Amino acid sequence: MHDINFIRENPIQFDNAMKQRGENPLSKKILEIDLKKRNTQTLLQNLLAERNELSKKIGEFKSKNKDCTDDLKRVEKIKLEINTLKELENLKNDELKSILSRLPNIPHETTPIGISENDNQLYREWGQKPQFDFKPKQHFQIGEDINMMNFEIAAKLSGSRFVVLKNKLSKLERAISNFMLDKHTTENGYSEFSLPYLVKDDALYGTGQLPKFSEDLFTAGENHWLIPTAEVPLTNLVRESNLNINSLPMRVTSYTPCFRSEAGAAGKDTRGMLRQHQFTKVELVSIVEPEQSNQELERMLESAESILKDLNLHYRVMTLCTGDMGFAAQKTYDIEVWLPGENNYREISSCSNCGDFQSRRMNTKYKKSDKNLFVHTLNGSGLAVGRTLIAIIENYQTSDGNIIIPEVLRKYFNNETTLL
RNA sequence: GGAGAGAUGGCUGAGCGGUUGAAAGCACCGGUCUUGAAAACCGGCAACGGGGCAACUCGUUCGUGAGUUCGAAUCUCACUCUCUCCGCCA
Repeated sequence: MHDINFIRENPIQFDNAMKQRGENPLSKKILEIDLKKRNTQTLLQNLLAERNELSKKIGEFKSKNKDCTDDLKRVEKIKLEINTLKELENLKNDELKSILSRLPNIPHETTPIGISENDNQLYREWGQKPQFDFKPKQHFQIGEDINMMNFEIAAKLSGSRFVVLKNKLSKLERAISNFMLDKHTTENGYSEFSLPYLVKDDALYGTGQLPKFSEDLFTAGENHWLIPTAEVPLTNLVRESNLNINSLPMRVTSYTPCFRSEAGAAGKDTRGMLRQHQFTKVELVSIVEPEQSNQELERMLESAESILKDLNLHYRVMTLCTGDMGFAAQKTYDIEVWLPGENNYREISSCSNCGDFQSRRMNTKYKKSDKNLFVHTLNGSGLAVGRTLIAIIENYQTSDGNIIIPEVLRKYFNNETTLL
């Protein structure tokens, strides 16, 4: 949610920011509604003040048995006006909120300006593409060859974009998530949470998925939605609260399934388990003071990268451009892992600084030198487990159709070195 | 699923139609005392919004939303959540 004061004071800057994100300039319209709202409010409040005064007077008079029919008549008339103005004020409030809640965050000054993913910038790379003396296969070929990855059965159960894993591959997925959680909780300073996978509208509004992106979500019953990412319950842990400054920075993590309708992705990545309706992910969330959020984003990125480094998977980090960033973000780094079977880099993590965009929606503040200020929130994948599984399968495949178990995962496999 | 109780400031908790934005305690901040600290004592301490250069002033807020009333934390209705007991159950 945007700060209306910022728009009042910097309408041109605001419009430029929205333009960079592919939105129309709306500051003029917003400020018009805002002005109407405030004028209405002033009139309304004057009447309320008068009513309060008269009521007090009437109370006194009645207790003394004095006549006050004139005041009663006046107050009755005021009440009608109050009702009219209240309705108008509510209307303007709703209009304003409806516009503001659907506009994306203002990009950070270091976010490159651009239209599509083609304008994203390389931030850094790590490692090297592995060399194969055979043609590396794609993950689903390998998974199906070893009979541990089954899309047909999944389709019978649930339709397209689902997968069934079994035996060692299923165990590998579990090992990956354990490894990530262990690393983040012991070395990277995050506290682990077990969370609800069903949430209410309010939580999704808080992180920005609602009201604009309901098509991307699955519903569950009348009042619940399936979480599209643990960012939602993790970040909303601090909703509607006034945090003690001593509890900041707050770093939390959780391993959860994620559910996405992939409404806009029809026909995209249909083969394999790259883009599923359901996948698991270890999420990182930080709640910090505003001055710290930029460096916290770097720290979060490094936490995510540390997993890939330990797994010895080659990757590159991209700084997303204004046109490619998510709704709530002011700056985002994507980590793209190298997939030799696909001969391509693929997003495996996305780390974003949301500034105070989400904390305004959630009403999360902290007190600093007697002032209540909005916190900054950050979230990042650390990492997407399904895609990490894909990366391991493709990068660690052998010519005879086996998969080498990455060293850091062997402790979860009784020190075995290969999957088969 | 059945029966009952409740939701008040950062926390505990009083108030149940008219200076109650709300007693008291805790926490917190400032002061006195002390070599320093603690204790004790004194003082301060809600949020959000409108108007104003400002001092300041006005409004809203006692789970949420409607209603009754000149006036609602207090009365009515609906909803949400929490707790206790019974039943069922991983």
